[in-house]
Amino acid sequence: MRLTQTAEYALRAMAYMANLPEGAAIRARDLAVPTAIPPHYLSKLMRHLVVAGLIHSQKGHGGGFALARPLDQITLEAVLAAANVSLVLGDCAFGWHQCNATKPCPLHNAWTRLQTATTHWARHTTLADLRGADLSVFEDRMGISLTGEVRKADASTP
Amino acid sequence: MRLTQTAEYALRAMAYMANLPEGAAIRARDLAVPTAIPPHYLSKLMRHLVVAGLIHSQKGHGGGFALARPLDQITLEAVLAAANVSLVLGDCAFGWHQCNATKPCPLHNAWTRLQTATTHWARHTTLADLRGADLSVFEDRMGISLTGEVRKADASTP
DNA sequence: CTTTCAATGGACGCAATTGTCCATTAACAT
DNA sequence: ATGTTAATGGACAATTGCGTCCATTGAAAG
Repeated sequence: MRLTQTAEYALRAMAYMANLPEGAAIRARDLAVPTAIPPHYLSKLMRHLVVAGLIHSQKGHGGGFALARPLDQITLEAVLAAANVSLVLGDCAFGWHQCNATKPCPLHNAWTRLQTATTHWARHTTLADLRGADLSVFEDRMGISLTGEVRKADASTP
Repeated sequence: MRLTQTAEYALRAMAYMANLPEGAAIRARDLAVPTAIPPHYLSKLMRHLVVAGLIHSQKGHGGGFALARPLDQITLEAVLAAANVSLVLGDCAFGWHQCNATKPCPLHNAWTRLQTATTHWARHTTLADLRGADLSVFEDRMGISLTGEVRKADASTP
């Protein structure tokens, strides 16, 4: 189990997108600013989220990224998995091949408890749970204006 | 929050020592084998545990490491802290300066839930909870004999 | 068709973590 | 005193994670 920097970035990016208007698309660099993620690094990360099927990507003029599913159908577990982060360290903290309840390693029970808690959290928390903070909060904190840069994916651009 | 490799090593080492006979001492290299921790790396790690006051160290002939406190007075939180591992990632997953319940970042609530669960686990799990698996389990798994190498710290060597 | 825009992919540099080696120091035994 | 033992500490190498740069591809606009 390892919550890396990349994992945190992935959660930030998806949490931000969860607070965009329904079906809205956003460019990587517009997403990088309010989430304080290094732009080029974010691009790589977004690709992972795309191949995992969590978001869609659109190239060229008017392109960007948009969520591929309803908010309540994207779990944090899926997001972390897409970022190559596993909350599961392995079968056993001691690296034993067969470590079960009948013949446990010293850490088995304690490890299982933590494992259960974190897995439950990741599996039952969805992007729908990350809503509520409207984007003005971001503007307040980062000192930028986002409204002009958030565009509808299928919106007719005047 | 980051459960690193080093953190896992620290937990392994302490979990193993928790299953030694009361007050027993063990050499670093004898500890390295059954826990599958790189010997030299373990030595460094043990030093951290010493300065944190969790274990005692004895140099020279008949020396080794022994727990410095009763099992139920050594929490996993203390072990992880000694290994320079903090379960707390920061005040806010978004890196905001002021992120609280009234003006939360999108991840605030979800993040707090995970934080609470892991902290509670680390704080309320002690080495006493890691007992039960006797050392024969280690021998079975690793294919080694430990009995001859585990010695009492104050035992009179014949 | 040409231009512009934004994602994509590969290569590379940097930093932290992890892992190894060796000389030194301290304690015990003979 | 001398030798053996084991922790200590510093230096160093390897690996991994993090971050940047730039050329390419695909798509929309003119």
